Amino acid sequence: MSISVNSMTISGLAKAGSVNVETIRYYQRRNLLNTPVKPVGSIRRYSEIDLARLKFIKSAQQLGFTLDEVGELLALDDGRHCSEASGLAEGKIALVREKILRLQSIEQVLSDMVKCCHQESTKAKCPLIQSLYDHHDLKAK
Amino acid sequence: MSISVNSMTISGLAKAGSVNVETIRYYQRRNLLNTPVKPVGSIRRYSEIDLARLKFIKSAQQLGFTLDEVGELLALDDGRHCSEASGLAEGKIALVREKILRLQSIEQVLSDMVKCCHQESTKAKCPLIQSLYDHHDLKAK
DNA sequence: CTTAATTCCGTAGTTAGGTACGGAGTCAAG
DNA sequence: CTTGACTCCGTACCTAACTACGGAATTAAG
Repeated sequence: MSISVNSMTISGLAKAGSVNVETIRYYQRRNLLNTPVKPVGSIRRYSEIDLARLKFIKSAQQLGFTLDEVGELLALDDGRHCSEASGLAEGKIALVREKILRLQSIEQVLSDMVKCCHQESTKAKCPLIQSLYDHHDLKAK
Repeated sequence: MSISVNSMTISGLAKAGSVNVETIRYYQRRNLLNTPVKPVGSIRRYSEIDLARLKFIKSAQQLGFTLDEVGELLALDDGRHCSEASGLAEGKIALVREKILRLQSIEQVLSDMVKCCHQESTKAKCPLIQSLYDHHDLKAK
């Protein structure tokens, strides 16, 4: 019942993950994606699993994880070692929560600015700087 | 009642903002920080306002804004243009909210992993890959 | 069977965001 | 007024994450 059809070529995978072919090779070099065996005198084929992994890499990375960190996240999946894995994961979770808080702070600053802009006549002139004074103490790690 | 004491040297500012001196110069080159006038035959001095700006840059940047974007954010503060400013800000807010959602998704994935790890015997082996299948569709922009 | 498009692979170049360096000028402690 | 630390400035170098390049092998279309 194994459903890994290994249907895509590298450029198919690239298209499916909206990255370019060279990026996939780059990830392979960095051991973030595995390089499927190459049938002698033929071409490598990629599966949905590769695609899922690729998408995860891009997601995690767009959220501010470095590729090294993404590597660690992916390593959490290597079979057993659940306890070490969950330790690592807990660390990442804390990190993620911190990022969320910091983003929420920024969101606050920005919407205050907008609100302030819309109420025409404030004494100060839509004071971003003022917001900064009030808010930049968001634990500037 | 202007309280800009302009007390710090560049290294004072650097220390206060926990960046190194070269970074400040770099931001000045990129017009993210202004370069105060240099009294002839003397040395530039920096104020609390410069420090606030510096801290804002670092905060915004740690949250995934590029320095170019930080520049835009800071430009929102140039006097009047409140309507253009708030337009831009709204865009950033949407962006920030999206990031928050994506981070919350990741947080979910990670805590599921941990939970899964702690309940000893699941049929699958702490399946990160499975979570990926379920969650990577977090609007992979 | 030819030919255009892909793959493969190694190596080189690029961009963002710094960091380091060298030499001349300036400040501040003794 | 000397000496050590800091400033100023331009230019060079660095790391992360790609992106491009070139040439040989493979595949797909006609």
